[in-house]
Amino acid sequence: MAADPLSRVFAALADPTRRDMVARLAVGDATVGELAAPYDVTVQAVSKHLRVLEDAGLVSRSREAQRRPVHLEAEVFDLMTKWIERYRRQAEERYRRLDDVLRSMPDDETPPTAQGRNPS
Amino acid sequence: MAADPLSRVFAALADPTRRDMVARLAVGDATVGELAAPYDVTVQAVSKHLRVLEDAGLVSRSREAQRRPVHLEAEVFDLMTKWIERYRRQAEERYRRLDDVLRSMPDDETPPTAQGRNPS
DNA sequence: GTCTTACTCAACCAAAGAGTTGAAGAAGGA
DNA sequence: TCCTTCTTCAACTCTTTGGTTGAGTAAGAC
Repeated sequence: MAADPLSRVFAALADPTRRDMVARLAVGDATVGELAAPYDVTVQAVSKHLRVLEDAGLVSRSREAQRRPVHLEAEVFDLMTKWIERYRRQAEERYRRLDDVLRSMPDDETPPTAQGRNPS
Repeated sequence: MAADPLSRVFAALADPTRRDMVARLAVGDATVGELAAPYDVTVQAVSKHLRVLEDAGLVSRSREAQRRPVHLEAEVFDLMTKWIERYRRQAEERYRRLDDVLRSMPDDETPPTAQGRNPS
């Protein structure tokens, strides 16, 4: 997978088990064992999922005796939200402008499609 | 990968090339060839990327002579935004409550961590 | 009709993901 | 000390993904 932070966050949340873990961590911190309990996979698999979430910056882990409590870091959500909102807004803006154009030329054929680049 | 819609959308956007395509489509519709131009991969690879985006409901394709103009369907973003906002808000709510607790017992040790389940 | 353009399908390959089992590390309890 | 608990590491398997090349389809253009 790609190394950039945004790709990591999206990829981390593309798995339903990991999304479920995030949902549960939004309620409160939990240990690896507690997190693993509801799923019918090994605790090692859950540990791997947590590493993916941690690499994405979505969770952090402290130490408390043998336990490693997992904590949700909700700020990373902002990264995604900003990306999504940017292009959603842009697309909506475009529809709005298209409506204006259509309103201004009520009995003509549609104009050629707009063009442009805007990476990342 | 998992079959549920949310997983498909997150997975589709976990690839930087696909995110770039979405960004460009927010500006305006484009054909497969136009979309492929800036990248140093084959047009077939771009066609595959588009299929992933289409399966996720992020784009749609019409027909116009030999061309297949690609159109961004921004509404699917809402699916993600709702999921993200739900748990972000929940996590923030939790911090707020924790602050209240800490304020109400200024010189005690911290209470045991809260617990609970809340899937999907 | 044939030719050219725009795109997709099929088969293949290498790398990454998600799971497994088994062993090892880390820290408290006996 | 040894024992138990909680967690991770290592090695392996299987599937998916992102890319390739080569052939095939669809629809104007000549």
